Amino acid sequence: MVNSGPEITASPSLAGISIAAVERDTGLGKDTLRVWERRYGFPKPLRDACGERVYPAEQVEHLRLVKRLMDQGQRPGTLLRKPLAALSEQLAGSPSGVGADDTADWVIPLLKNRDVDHLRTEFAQRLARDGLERFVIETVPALNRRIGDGWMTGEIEIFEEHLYTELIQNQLRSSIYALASRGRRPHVLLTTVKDEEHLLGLLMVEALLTANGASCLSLGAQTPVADIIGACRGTTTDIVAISFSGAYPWRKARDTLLELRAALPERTELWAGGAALASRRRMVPGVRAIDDLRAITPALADWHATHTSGSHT
Amino acid sequence: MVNSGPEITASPSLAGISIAAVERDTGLGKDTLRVWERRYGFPKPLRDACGERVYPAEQVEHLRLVKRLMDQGQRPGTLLRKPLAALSEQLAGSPSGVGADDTADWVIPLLKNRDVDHLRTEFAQRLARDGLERFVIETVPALNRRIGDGWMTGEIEIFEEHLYTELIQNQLRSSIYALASRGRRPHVLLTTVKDEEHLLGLLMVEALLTANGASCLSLGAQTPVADIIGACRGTTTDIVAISFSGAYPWRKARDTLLELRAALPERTELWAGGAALASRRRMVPGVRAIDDLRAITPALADWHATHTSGSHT
DNA sequence: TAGTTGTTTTTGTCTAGGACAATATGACAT
DNA sequence: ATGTCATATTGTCCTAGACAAAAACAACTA
Repeated sequence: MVNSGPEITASPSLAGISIAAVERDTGLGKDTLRVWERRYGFPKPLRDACGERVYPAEQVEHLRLVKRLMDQGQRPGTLLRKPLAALSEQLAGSPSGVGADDTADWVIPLLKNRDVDHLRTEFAQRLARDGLERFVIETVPALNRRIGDGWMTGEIEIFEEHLYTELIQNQLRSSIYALASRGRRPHVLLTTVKDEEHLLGLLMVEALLTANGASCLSLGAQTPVADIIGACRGTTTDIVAISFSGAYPWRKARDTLLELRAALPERTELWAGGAALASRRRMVPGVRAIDDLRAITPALADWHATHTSGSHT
Repeated sequence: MVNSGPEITASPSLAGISIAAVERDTGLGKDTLRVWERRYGFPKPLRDACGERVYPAEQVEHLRLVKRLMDQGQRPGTLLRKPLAALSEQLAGSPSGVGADDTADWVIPLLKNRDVDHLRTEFAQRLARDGLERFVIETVPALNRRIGDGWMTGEIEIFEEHLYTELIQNQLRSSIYALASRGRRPHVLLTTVKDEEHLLGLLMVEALLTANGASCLSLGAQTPVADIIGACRGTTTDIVAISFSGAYPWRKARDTLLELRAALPERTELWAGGAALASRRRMVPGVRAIDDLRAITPALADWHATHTSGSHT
């Protein structure tokens, strides 16, 4: 058991943190961490008196960098054999890093100062000025990128990222609630297959849909296919929208979509979005690909066009 | 690897599910499941062609029951040696089961029918009728109990519980947002140390506080102590409120509180709540125990009393 | 050229039993 | 009633081997 949260106790944190804490902080599984050590020689944690791994902060940082590059599609075997310096360079030249996206820089000092009230005001004002649609499509993604980069470079701490997520989610939720028009069509069921960190993305989609007059039900993340089908049965769901994270294997995504398409009634549309599908040229028949937030509004317009004439004739 | 999500694919789910899926569904760690099998002979999963564990649905149900009773303070060693029938009896006689709490029965059929609109309306109406305070203190806990029991007995599915949580959280969030009065004192920082499933509880507390004129900042779950301290530095936080889940060891909770008390400025109050502290007779000096939702309003009143006179003299 | 299929390499997760520290329990002293 | 100690329970960590799923690459169609 050792110490399920060494960051709780003050003293041992100087030396390093336990494998469980690394799992929580980096998102890399315990088994994975051990097998990397065996295969690639990194990470190479110290050991405490009882032989248990103790990861110095430096290695945890390195792991974070690796994770970040893996999320961009790089492979562990390649990354773990390179020295730290080479990795930092790679990140600098990476798609997320290129944008001279100074537009979102203002958020950093506010976060560092824990200026919650100011942040809330700033979000609300920008939303009011630009409108929900532009806010979701431009501002929020820019902020997300800026925060992600800041976290990587150590500019901001994990906690500050949490704080940002919390505040921006609240802003979106309240906007959605204010706009929600119960009962209006289409009824959209929103969900994700792969877990975590995409809740914000889902919320962004929900905001766009709601702003365009749809009424949404978000099931959150991790909904099994059987439950999605179950949720539609006996209800008037018009569209099922699923988001696949970038890391989600294409083949599985395709199978999931095929299964869903077969199980859902024909009149229920199926929309698929997320990074996993962005590069795909051909989509599963009967499924609409939403490869960009901008694609949502036209897709909804199409639905309306089809269904106002369709239900009339 | 077998099948990281056997519930996704249709066919193999007939036989059973993988250890990873059981971990996700029951919350019991993989290591724990294996060591129980070794020590107590239960669970005793089948094996697939490659020797990997395959848990039949029946055993997963049994495990859920065990988990439920453990959450009530029972010990694994005792529970795992008893037959299934004995466990079901125990649950029937347990505190959660006793209440002839028919008041919340209405929620079940609505959930079974996926009658989302009706559920939303019902929540909103009851909230308007009883007021936020009574809604949070009476209605929501009754609903939670009813849902928990329904889940245990198989009356409702996991997905329906998710749906309930989603809807009730949305209701609370929008109420909080409507009431939020930025800048009013006291400023309360809300968080949890142990993860998941207590977000709803935290939201309930936030609702009560906001209803009584406090302005809250919820950091969500899993905030490390260092971050809590960091979050207070440089801000005008008047109260830090932490919730400890029932399973959280008392000793650790005490240490955490001691550490926080020492690190926070004296003028910042420290409130601790949650099942882990409910039975404790003595609290850490300088920490206020909130052992019931009802205790929140008087505690806030006390703060106001202290601080209006205190800041004057 | 674009898409499907088959082959090889990479990679994450599983398995086994042993170990041990953190917790709960119960007896005792204050 | 509350604190301290011994004892029992229990979750997590350890090692090292194995193998299926996924990615990358190659070959084959339309």
